[in-house]
Amino acid sequence: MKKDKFESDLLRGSLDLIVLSVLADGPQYGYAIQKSVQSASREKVTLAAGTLYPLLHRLEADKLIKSKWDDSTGRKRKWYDLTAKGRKRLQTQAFAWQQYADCMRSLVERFASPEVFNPG
Amino acid sequence: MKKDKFESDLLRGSLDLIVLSVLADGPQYGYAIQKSVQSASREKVTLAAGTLYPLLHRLEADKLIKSKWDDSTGRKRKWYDLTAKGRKRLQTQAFAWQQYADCMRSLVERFASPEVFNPG
DNA sequence: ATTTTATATATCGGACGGCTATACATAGAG
DNA sequence: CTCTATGTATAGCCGTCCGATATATAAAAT
Repeated sequence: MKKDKFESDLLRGSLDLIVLSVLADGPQYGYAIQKSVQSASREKVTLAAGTLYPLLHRLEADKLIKSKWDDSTGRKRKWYDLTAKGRKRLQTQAFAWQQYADCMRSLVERFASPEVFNPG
Repeated sequence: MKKDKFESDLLRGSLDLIVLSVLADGPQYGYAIQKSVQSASREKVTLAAGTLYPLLHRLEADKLIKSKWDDSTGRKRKWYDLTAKGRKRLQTQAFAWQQYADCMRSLVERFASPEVFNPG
């Protein structure tokens, strides 16, 4: 059984960048972030809750984002917002990612070809 | 201090693809693979020995590469070669990587800007 | 000659992040 | 009143990258 754990290892090291990027347009609470990432990636990236919340806690511990509970509405939601440090990190990490992607692309692009199914 | 090399978390999940790609041009032994990756990435990717050899063993266990010892010369070298399965994997994984990179790029490209040092 | 460096492969244990499973709680739809 | 979606959270598993360490030999430097 070929589980596609492939994806999760690719995600590693990029998820924090993704979360920072969706927060760049304004504060969001966890569950909304989950949905934003999902739709922004056209369902290609699905953040499990067990991934998202520890990730948010790490980002907050690093002071890249800050949180505030909102009990005013029916639902208790924890809103996250980028700090100045987080905004700067977003820039540098996005740039680093592009550098890395360019390097990778030059290494592997000549081998890329989609898996073609047998037309039968 | 700003590091020249890519973060290890960024590399994670891509290293097997990188190794498969440098083996696509013909058999190589471990140490040579290490140097090939280094030069092909313009020193941006440096595979530690403690990363490379377990990785090669995994790829071989998955039958993506096969190995053969060469004792004929002064140095004992273990040569690795792509299998048919490995060649196919290289194609699909390179393609998957591009898909992922395109997705990531669309998410983060508008935030990328190099870290500029204070001219003081 | 002897020491040092480069070559060459290997494994162990730590660190860390993503995932599954689990837990709890409430709003709204059927 | 039940089921689904919403909403946050943690424990434990697992895989991978890496530093440290081990071993061994060829080549270069002193």
